[in-house]
Amino acid sequence: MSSPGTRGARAAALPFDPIDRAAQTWAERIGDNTAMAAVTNIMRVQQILQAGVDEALKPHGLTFARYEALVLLTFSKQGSLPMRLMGDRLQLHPTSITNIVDRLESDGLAQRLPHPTDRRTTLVALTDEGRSRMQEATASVTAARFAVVGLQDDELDALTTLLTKVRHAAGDFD
Amino acid sequence: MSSPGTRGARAAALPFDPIDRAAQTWAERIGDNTAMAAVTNIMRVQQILQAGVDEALKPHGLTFARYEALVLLTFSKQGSLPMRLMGDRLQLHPTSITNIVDRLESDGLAQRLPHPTDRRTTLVALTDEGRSRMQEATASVTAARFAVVGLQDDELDALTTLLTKVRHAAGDFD
DNA sequence: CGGATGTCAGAGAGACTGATATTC
DNA sequence: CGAATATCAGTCGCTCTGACATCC
Repeated sequence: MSSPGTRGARAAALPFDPIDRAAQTWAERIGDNTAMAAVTNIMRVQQILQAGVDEALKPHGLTFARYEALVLLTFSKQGSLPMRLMGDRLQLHPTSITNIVDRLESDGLAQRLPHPTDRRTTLVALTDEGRSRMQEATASVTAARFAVVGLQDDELDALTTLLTKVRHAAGDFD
Repeated sequence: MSSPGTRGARAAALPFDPIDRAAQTWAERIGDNTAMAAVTNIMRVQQILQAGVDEALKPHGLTFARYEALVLLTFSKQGSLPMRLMGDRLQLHPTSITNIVDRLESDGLAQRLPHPTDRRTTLVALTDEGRSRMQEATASVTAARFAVVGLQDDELDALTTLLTKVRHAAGDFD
């Protein structure tokens, strides 16, 4: 893959909707633009949300990838998770998990533990500081990311339904 | 900002929806999960789409950022655009535009031209090869990205409407 | 042995900050 | 002079591939 950092998403607002304009040009020159407009909107909205989340996370010394890992660990039943499983859930390459856990560990937010029966696998558990850091960060993130959404509850539900349908069609889950 | 490469988005499908499960846990421990579920869905769907687009673009020797720049130039009236304006439209940092145009130029897809009246600004124009490369790439991208969406036209329209509302609320345009 | 797990080394694309030359 | 435009240098966080040691 490629695609790296989060786009700025903070340039001055344009006096028109560039996506809508592109969709019109697309329809004139290429053809059907219904799917193109939806896709472009998803990409752009994700940029906006990510920029907001990144900014909310920065004061807590976390990146989005590490925050996702903290949330995942918080949600685990036993309080710890094999690294391999973390990679599955977060859709990350094993080496990326190693990298993320390295940083969480050196920041004192998580620690590696040996698996009791399978010596190949390494368990990752939150420390007390990791747990509280996650809670503080979540407070900031919810305030920032949710304020930006601008939809009513029923609209949010509709959005979730449509996007879940997309993911299911894409084979994201069974 | 942070957030780097495109997530894999190609691990094996899970037998359940991890986002839905996280939303349930979130509701139990933190509170309202309506916005959280929508936001997480957007993030994940964007990952899936980006992975598909990246893969479709790879045979054409393009990254998503460079492809976006090609499309933008194709859509410009005069066939050329000041670099600054490209940065505004693509929501990219000036140095990122310099970087992208560098690569497009060294690949023979675009060229820098002096602005006729303002010698501070540099215009970027597509070459013939840039134009044809963009068309070839677009054929691959539309086939890949749109196939994945899995929604009917009216659902796509509904999705676009909701996401446009989000962007407008976020001040993305006036 | 074959498969799974995690790690290391190296490379890559992209975005940021800060400083700078040029031009309006 | 102050503002705008583009560039350069350096840094950063993240991901990937390939190779590897260990263990089931």
